[in-house]
Amino acid sequence: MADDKAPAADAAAADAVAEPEIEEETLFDAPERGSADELLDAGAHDELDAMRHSTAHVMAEAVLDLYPGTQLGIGPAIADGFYYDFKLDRPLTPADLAKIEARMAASIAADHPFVRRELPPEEGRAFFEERAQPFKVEILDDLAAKAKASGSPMPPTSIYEHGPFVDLCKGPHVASTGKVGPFKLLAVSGAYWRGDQTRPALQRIYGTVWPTQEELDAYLWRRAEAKKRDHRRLGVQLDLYSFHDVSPGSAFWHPKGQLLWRTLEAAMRELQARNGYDEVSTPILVSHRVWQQSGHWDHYRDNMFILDIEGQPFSLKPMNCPESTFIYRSRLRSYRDLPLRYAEFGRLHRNELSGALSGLTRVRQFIQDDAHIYVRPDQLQDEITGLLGMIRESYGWFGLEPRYTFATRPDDAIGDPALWDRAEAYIKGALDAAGVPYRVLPKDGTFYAPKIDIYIDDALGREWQLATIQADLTMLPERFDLTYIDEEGKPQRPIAIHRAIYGSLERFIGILVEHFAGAFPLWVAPVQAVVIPIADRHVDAARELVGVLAGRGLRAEVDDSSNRMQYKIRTAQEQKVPYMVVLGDREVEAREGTLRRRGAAKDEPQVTLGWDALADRLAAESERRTVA
RNA sequence: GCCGACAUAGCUCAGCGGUAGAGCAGCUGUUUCGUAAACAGCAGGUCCGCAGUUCGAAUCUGCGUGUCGGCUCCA
Repeated sequence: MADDKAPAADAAAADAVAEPEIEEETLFDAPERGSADELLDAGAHDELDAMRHSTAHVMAEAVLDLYPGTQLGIGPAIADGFYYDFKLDRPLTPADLAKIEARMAASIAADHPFVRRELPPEEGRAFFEERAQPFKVEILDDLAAKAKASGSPMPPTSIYEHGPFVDLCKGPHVASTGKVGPFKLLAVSGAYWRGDQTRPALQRIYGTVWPTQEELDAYLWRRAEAKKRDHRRLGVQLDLYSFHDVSPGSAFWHPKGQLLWRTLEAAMRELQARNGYDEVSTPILVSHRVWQQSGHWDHYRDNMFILDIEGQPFSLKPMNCPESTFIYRSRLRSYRDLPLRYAEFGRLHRNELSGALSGLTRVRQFIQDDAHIYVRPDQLQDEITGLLGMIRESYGWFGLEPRYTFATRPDDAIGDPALWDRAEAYIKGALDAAGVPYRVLPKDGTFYAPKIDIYIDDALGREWQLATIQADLTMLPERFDLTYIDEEGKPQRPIAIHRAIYGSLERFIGILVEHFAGAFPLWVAPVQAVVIPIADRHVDAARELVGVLAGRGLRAEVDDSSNRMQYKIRTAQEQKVPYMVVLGDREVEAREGTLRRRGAAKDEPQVTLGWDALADRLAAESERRTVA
């Protein structure tokens, strides 16, 4: 299954990165999701977070002042900023944000100190009752219930005051509103109280705040840059893919996009072949009996597309793993057969909520570079070591630096704890042997497997999870009764490794487009070189040169339009083609071409080479699979 | 799925009750040019769909579809 998770934007990314440098005072246990503790914990785990959270208070002050009667939800610090949830009578508009910003600036200029006060619990509750803040009252009631349940006394109600504004809050805060740095309100959106659809709908205002103007500007620049690089936009501009309402959540791949896809796929196939993989392909449309056996029918059915076929329920596969076992079981396996490595570029369908669909990163159908590897327990560590090597090599093709997390046995794990311990020891051994830094996420494994997740940061510093390696002890091996015959002729259970390296090809391509802003390295670029004849009389030679380049496996085109050379260069630049080869009288005469690099500076010296030398040079660079 | 916004030419957008517009791209012609936009002309639209209000709807209303920002979900 090798499931790739799309980190749900900033929130999840923040979760993943939040490893605060801790001082005893601000040390928090991760509160339970949706708990009153979590609602109180404003995410202020260091000084910057404290400032962000304080800015949320200042914003709440402004909103309360401008729109009396507003009910306050919660207002934590998040990655890059903060938000606050409000219950208001009418929807907020961008014009409102400007007004709120102005009011905030006034509060900051007034430099109100933040004052912490503690009230006895009953008084605290009455305090927020009086101020008609039912959400705050609810948080306090929850805390009281929790205290009662655990037999501990209800702690005092801590409130923070600054100027006219008071909020229920655990803190900490900066000393005064004047310590709030340069900020900007970014967006308003909807959110439910406690993330629960059945609870009141609130309006959430997002903002960002930084210690210095330079940092704020840099952040806003990154946001603007991210928008410019948006793969949905660049995909149209570079003619790679498009989306159409006849198939929401699925891309239509244009010739250049498909070329890009095939290039990535071919590289992975080549890597897999070098590492002892076999490739398989299993049906997309499968009886529900498979999913009953795997457990998906009970746990994942809502995400599956189910069809009625002659009265029998079938489904489009959301994962490849269960079907891979049919190939494993198609004959008796010996201990000598293992490891068996089955790669599958399988097309998967998952019924994502319509509101969650987005470009290539959140789709309803996609293809994973999936594999299922069946090993003996004693082979697990070496296999994982090998996988870490493959990941490092392939990410290197794109200049990406992998980072690792190791998630261990959760409380609801199935299977023999002793086996878990062994598997975890092997994974740890492999990670240590690889000499890579990694973070342990205790109890964060899937219920059937400890796992390694691999993350990268893109060119704009955004974190993405790509690869995953899961050591499945029970789901495939036991539910599908997989065995191999050992040296003594006895049946034994193999371990199944689920892994993906790119993850979903769709998502990977979306990330690459944004990472490179569409300017792919030579080996990836769908069109690697455009040959530019200066005048019509050079077109025949240009075509001939394209033939020479194609003969060396390069993807090249001629621009034989009637435009001037300048215009052709501009077009090639806009299409982010890595190389242009200019042909004029001088070059045609000598069977040469003048090489122009994408993005070349005006005064950059250019080389003129003979056709074969040119082809050699580009082919060598392309075959190296490096970023330029 | 839920909350909010949006949907006009291939693309980016203007028009917001009275005959549908621009730039780029496209096509045709002229130009044959040395490193990021030659010149001229032509063509291009179920103004997302369906209903309604109105003498008249791209424009107002309702429903549907899709997209975007979030929420939610993520074996």
